[in-house]
Amino acid sequence: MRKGEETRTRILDVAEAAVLQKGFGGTSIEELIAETGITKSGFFYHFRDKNELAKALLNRYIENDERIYDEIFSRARELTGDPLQSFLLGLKLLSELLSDLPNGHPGCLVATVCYYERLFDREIQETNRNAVLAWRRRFGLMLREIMAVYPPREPVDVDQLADMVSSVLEGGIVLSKTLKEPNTLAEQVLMLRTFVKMLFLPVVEMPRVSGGSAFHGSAEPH
Amino acid sequence: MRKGEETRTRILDVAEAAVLQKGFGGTSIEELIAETGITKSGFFYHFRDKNELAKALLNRYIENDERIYDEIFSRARELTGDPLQSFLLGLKLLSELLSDLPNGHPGCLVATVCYYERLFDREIQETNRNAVLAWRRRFGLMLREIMAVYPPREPVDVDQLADMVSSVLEGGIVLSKTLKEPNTLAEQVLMLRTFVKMLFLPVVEMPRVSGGSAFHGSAEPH
DNA sequence: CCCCTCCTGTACCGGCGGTACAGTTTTCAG
DNA sequence: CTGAAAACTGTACCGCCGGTACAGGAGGGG
Repeated sequence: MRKGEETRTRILDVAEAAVLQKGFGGTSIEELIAETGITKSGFFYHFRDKNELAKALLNRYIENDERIYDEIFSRARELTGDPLQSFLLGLKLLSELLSDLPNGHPGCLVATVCYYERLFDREIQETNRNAVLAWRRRFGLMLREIMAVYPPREPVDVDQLADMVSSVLEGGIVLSKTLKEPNTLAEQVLMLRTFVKMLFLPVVEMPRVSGGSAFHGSAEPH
Repeated sequence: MRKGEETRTRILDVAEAAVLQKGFGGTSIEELIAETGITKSGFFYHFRDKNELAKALLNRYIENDERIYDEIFSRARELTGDPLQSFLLGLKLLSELLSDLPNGHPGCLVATVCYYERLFDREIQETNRNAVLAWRRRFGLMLREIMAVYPPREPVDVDQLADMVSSVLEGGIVLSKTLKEPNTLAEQVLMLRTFVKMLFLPVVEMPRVSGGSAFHGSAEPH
């Protein structure tokens, strides 16, 4: 039946917004059913308990998150064949997407769950862990492609560099939310972009005669 | 009286550990008094309500946090006069301190409060905001000193770069906790160190004849 | 000795998560 | 159109928790 799915989605929508603002412990089921316009029995028809709500919420969030990254980086990939340029472009697109959010980033459920670990069962913690590992794999894959072509200026561990992307995003969200400066997150992503650019793009020798900024679309493979 | 302060501190200790594991909403006063060995009345003698507990908790956490950064970076400052080298050394010391934590970083209360905004009054949100701004000021000050001597290889905004330190720390904590990899946080700090090093340290021309890694303790002032 | 700090004990309130279960409406397949 | 399953509503109840109120007690310092 489709009506059920629709109600379920509405509950999840309301719950997600509430949880990102007040945490799981701060979000009451009563308030969710009030805003959704459903009864308590109706709520428990869809979710056995709060833990199952959290599970559904987190899974949906992660899926959506993955979808967004897929879109952004595949779009970037279409625009340029070079792995470094497409990664840099992806970060640019990501920062634009983030700065286009009208009220800033609402918060990351992965971080919320992280700061709530003891309230949930192992399954949900494992889901969360896998989400972060998926980020590591995703960015790690792209970075390995880059490193196959561009030797990094400094020796770096690929996984650690991949984690840096996640770190800056998660940290940027915290900063942005706390400071109430929606743009901080986007700026942090661009700062990360500068880092990646500096790490892989060969040193541009100051041109002696001809001006203009040299744009290296390709460089010597190693 | 000193006995009162002692009990208060004990409550705060227990509360801090609990809040970092379960969030504010997930931490019950009853569990705090059980673990502290105090009665409910005793608890409410020290704190009017949960909000005031949160306020005391956050203030104490921030003070301690500031103290740690003061120590680390003043120690680094004593060891070298160069602003860049002392900053890089500070990050090194910080990463060592973080990797020495036996069970990994327990979590940042600033982030916890950030993901709980709506549950607290404006005062506590303002306190949180100011804590992040203090970080920005602290790291910004050091970075400005660096930039007065070392021209950055890429144009960067000082405040954004200062925020990068906070971002990586906050994000690293989330990753470390979620992955249950205590060392990830320390690695992220070192990765940030690489970024700063690369940004400010002049390009090392590959030595044609003599080997060994050239370590630039000083460079030309701009 | 008294007062102030630092609690304990008891009783109570309302909100919330959760359970149980009976009954009703909606939806869709046959 | 029908019937059964899906998608709810309504009601009653439990125990935990945050919070309030207030009386009283131990213990130390002036």
